[in-house]
Amino acid sequence: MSGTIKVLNVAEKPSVAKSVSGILSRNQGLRVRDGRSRFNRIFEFNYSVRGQPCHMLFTSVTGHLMELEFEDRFRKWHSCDPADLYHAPVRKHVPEDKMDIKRTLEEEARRCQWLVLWLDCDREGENIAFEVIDVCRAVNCHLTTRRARFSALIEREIHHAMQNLVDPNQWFSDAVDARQEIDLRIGASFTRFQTMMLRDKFVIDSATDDRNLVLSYGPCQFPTLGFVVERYWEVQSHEPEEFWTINCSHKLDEGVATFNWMRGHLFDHTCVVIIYEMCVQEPTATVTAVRHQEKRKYPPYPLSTIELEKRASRYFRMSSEHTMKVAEDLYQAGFISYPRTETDCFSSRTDLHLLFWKLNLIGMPCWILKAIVQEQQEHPEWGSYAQRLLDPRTSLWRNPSSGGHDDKAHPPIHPTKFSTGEHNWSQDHRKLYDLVVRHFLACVSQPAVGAETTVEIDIAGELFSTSGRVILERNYLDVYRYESWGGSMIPTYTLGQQFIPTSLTLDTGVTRPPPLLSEADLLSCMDKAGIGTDATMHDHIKKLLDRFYATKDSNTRFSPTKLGEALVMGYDDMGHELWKPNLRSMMEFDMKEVSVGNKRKDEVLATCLQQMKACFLDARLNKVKLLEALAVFFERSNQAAGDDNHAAGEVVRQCGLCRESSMVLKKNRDGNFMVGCLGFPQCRNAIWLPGSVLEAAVTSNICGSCNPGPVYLIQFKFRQLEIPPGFNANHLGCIGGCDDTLRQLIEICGTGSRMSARGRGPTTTSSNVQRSSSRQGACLYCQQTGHFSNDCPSQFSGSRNSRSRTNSQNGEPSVPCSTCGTPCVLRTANTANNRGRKFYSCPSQDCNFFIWEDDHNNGSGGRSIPRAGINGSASNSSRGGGGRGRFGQNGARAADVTFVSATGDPISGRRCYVCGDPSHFANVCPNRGM
DNA sequence: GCAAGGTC
Repeated sequence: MSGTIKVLNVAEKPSVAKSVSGILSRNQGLRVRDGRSRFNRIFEFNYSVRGQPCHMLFTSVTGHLMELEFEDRFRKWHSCDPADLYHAPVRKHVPEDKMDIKRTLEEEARRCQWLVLWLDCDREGENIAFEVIDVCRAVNCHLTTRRARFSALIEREIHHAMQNLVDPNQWFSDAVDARQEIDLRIGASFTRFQTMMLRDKFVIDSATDDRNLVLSYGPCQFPTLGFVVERYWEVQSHEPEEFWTINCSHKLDEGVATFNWMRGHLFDHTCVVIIYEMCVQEPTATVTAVRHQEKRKYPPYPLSTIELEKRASRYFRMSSEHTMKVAEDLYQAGFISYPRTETDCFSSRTDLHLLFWKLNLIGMPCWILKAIVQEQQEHPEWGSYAQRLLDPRTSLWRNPSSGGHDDKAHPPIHPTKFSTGEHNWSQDHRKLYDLVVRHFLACVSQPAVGAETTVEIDIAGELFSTSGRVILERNYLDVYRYESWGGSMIPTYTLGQQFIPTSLTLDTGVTRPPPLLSEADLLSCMDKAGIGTDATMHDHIKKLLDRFYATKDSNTRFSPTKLGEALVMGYDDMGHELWKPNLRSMMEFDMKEVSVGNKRKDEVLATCLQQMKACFLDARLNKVKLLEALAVFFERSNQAAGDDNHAAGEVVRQCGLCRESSMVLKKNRDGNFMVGCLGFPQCRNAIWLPGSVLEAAVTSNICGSCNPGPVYLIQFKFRQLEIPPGFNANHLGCIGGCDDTLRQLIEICGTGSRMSARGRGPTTTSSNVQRSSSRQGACLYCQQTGHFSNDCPSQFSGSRNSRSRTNSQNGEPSVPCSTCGTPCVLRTANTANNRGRKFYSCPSQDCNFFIWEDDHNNGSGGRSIPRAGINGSASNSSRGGGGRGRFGQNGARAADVTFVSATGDPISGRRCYVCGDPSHFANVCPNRGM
């Protein structure tokens, strides 16, 4: 074998390896042996490339060989802040179930000189090609790597590809790399964020075990959900509107003609009544036009995957996911062609492709198509139709028309083997095989022909029309029983003929909402917007059902679940279009630019991820919108408060102690805020914030002085009466050590958790030791060392939690709150103007009574400082929710909407979260303020 | 436990 080159050939799937080996070897000297994977066998034969004798080894992968994933330390959900996932290192690796294929490639690559890649000629195929290259080059760096380009499994094309090998296309592969990385980072970050934030806070009753519930986000699944929700909202917001119309009928011996008013219908009752009365007063009808036309109803285009799914859903109510599973079975058993195809035309190439299936048939394309028809002649149901098709005297044959799509890889779905039904077929296998065969026979048939007559009449100046149809030739309708074309007879009329109508009625009706989306509608929406591929659309639909985001009724129509609607509502209230298809469309546009070399992968990745991270951070900053939306539909969980401590918070900075995890802002069981390390319990670094903090949210502002950065500033809102006068209730603070105001408040007011008796003593102590190292001096009150100001023996009270103890310990007379009567707490101010001055404040959360001790002693009445009420805070948080057209295009607003289901039943559990009124949502609540 | 894309 000296001078013979050993060539390792790799195809994307086993069937292609087998087909190409058969073509190249001409089935001469073709041997086959098993590899390590039982699906991916190895074919061996000799071949000559431009005079160079080659020993060919031909094997395959099964789609992608590798997966993209985060490095180990980012893979656990609590290992990092989800925002870190936008820059966490990722790696491609071969998953365990593909290791046997990898080993086969390695073993064969070691003893070869060339590697020829026969992956599908699309972007994914090119990416898989590079995965194969990576694996093979790792064990044999001397491999010469070439790419075979082919678009059909036909002899001429395959030989041409082998004799004209090219280089793999890096741009195509780069586009897929970018898509994979973006999908992973966006999907994982949003999924972790919304799952960890929402799952335990609400009783999500749709799931049987909400502990395992995953609230996933994906750039394909969410727009798919968006389509469902948007249509649902349209249905919900529809306001039935009454309209009126005039109908006319004319009964003769030969039949009845029903004439429709050519104005259709009007919404102005008075106007219609006036016109109607005119007609009644002068009811003589004059025929003003009689038109005869020949109409054709054309057969469908050749069958693509999406059409197969849509038609199986429409005709058999089969889910797209189940359809693809059954189609895969039929394909594997050889009864139908490859079921994942975008092609809906039998172009010359795909005709030649069919030639491969029908070896030895040479001639015009229609002969090849006819060979398939020929095979069906013996079928008991459509055999006679197939015979008629092939009989030139019937003129039933017609070359199929083109739907205009060609993926250059696979022909339209068509039958490849005759069957009257196999013993192991289910009813669904039979139905789907029938559909594929009947569809194919219909495609190559003449259209149905009908004679249509239209008659127009004039009554008192108003025009009416009617039409009738007689089917002259059924043609393809004879075999394609799924479609019908109604025929209706009308009497004969002549131009100028006059008659008195049998009836002239003024009728009324109401407008109806659009129907909920059917599975076929949903597939159309996805196809139009470019969501998913023909091979994955059904997966995205199934995912909506699996995640409890949507349900499908017996009529295959989709409604969002409360969970699905709440999630979309939450993001919509934020003003984000994360649930709309635009994001995916923009990504696809960028991928296209990478694949043609107009943009670089790194450039697109950087831009896209930067934008998505900003979007993520903004969404997290506005997470209250999601919480509010969930609260519309679900009860708060009992665990909600308790588990807040464990929920992932917003990142403030990298932990300076363990240097591995992030420090995040959290709210504890007792309602107090702290900044803790995500590495807990391994790392116990924590900063306890003042107990007087009412609200705290991490902002995107970064402290300019604290290191190591970035340290994100926190927007605090303090309870006004729990901080000394002179301090502002709103404070943008830094926990990095530079913020004197915050430091003083911590020391004056104390921290909630330190004082709470929850047995966290050792932990709290150690973490406060951590914290104490960063601050200067000692007690701010008495300037003594050995204690902090909140424990200062020279003042009576320090923290909110020690108020009652301090009072009772010191036997302070309790002053009743003049507003609510609750005994007040005596506290000490520590501001520049009032240092040491004592004041009473009401401990009640709902009361703001405040009085200086000396004013009280002087008989002053004190004052009550207004605090934002429930309505006030709700109005702030829900502002901006309305007016974005959520409730359809006709301007209907939620305030006008009565919430009823599609069946007319009132929907329970849905109410305005501002005032509780079930008749509207909060975005249009009259009580929410501006 | 997260995505979407191949394919068995």
